Amino acid sequence: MQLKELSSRSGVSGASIKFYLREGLLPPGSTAASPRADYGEGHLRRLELIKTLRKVVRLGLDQIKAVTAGIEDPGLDDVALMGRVQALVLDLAEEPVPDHPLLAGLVGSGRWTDAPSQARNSLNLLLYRMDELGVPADAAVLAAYAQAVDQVAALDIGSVEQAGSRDDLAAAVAVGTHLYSQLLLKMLAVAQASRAMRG
Amino acid sequence: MQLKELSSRSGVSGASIKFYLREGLLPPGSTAASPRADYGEGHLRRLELIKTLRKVVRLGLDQIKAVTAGIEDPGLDDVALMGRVQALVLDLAEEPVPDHPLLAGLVGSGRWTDAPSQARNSLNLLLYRMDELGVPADAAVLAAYAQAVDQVAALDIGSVEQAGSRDDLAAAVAVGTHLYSQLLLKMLAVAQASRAMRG
DNA sequence: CGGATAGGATAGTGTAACTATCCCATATGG
DNA sequence: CCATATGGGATAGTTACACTATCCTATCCG
Repeated sequence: MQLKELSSRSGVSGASIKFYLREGLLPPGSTAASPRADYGEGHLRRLELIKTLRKVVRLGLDQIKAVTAGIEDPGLDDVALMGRVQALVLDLAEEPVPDHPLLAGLVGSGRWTDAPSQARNSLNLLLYRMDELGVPADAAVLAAYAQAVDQVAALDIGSVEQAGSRDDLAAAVAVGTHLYSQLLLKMLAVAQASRAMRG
Repeated sequence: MQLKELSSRSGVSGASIKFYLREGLLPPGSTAASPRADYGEGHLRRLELIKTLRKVVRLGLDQIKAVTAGIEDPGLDDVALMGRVQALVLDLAEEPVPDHPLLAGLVGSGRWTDAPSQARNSLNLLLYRMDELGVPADAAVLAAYAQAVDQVAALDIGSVEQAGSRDDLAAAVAVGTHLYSQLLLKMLAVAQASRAMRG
């Protein structure tokens, strides 16, 4: 398939496809047969992925590039890829952050594993940030949050049933992570509004 | 105080202050005494509010304008102002949305009040959106989320102890809403990562 | 063989949020 | 009382992001 057909089938303009090629989000088509590139189903899936990450998950092109780079990295297995996608969607921190006293308390109580993770780095960063902003997190609130999120985590939504490709896998994880985060926040807003109106 | 001093005291450039004046985020200074405007502590507080909403809460100028308009609207009492600020931070929907079957179920069970709210509109919008995207929310997950957020809502973090001004009130609500939302999400990520690593 | 692409290079568009320049009236210090 | 700095308005320029459009030449296909 050539550019025009890829464009009409994907709903992405030819100019944008060229742009994504330049940016390295979309791999070049095969030029084996002739100097005119030949695109396949993989390119179509990639464009769908890009559209989803842009419009649904609202990632920037840099973050999308990190996703597609992961998809194309054979040294990254599917589980690691899913971790990277989740980290990008949730804006988790790469670099290690020493534990905040409040988190140290939660971990010390045996609730969570002591292993470092990007999620933990980000939570520590946030707790320090709250201190700096003069809105330190309340220990009681933190304990309640911990209990609540443990219940939620026990459900293990993350079961993405077999995706056909790494592009689809990445899309499913990104969309699921994003939407269920939103769901939690909106439900909390409803619960709080409900309480406020009752009492 | 004149522009130069307002600028140095607030850390906002003179050009930006002029820009905020043009955009109507910052009220004009008094020109009663002389044609050179005189700014006061209120202008300083307003600039702090704008800085906080931009850098911490990451609102756009349009949303900030909605906040400042609310602050200056005498027909809006403090409670209504707090609601508006929260709605802007959480990106809640103004227009009514008919209940989604899943939410109707939760409300029907007596968990939450039946009264409409912006939070409820947004949740309904999200549930419909998830259906459209082919990722319908799972009833069991929703029930678990409901229980979790009810625990959290019971804490009632929203107690902003007396703010000195409506600007400070808006800033406190915006920052609190934003940071505690982030806290919930990051803690969920930690809980999930912890589970994943254990088993 | 000729009109329609492909692909590369380059430049333009629109939005958001500033930032810088000009200008002139005025205010203030010497 | 006058010169210079400053305020405020208007206007234009800048940066970042994500495209979008135009040119050009080589080439493919009917």
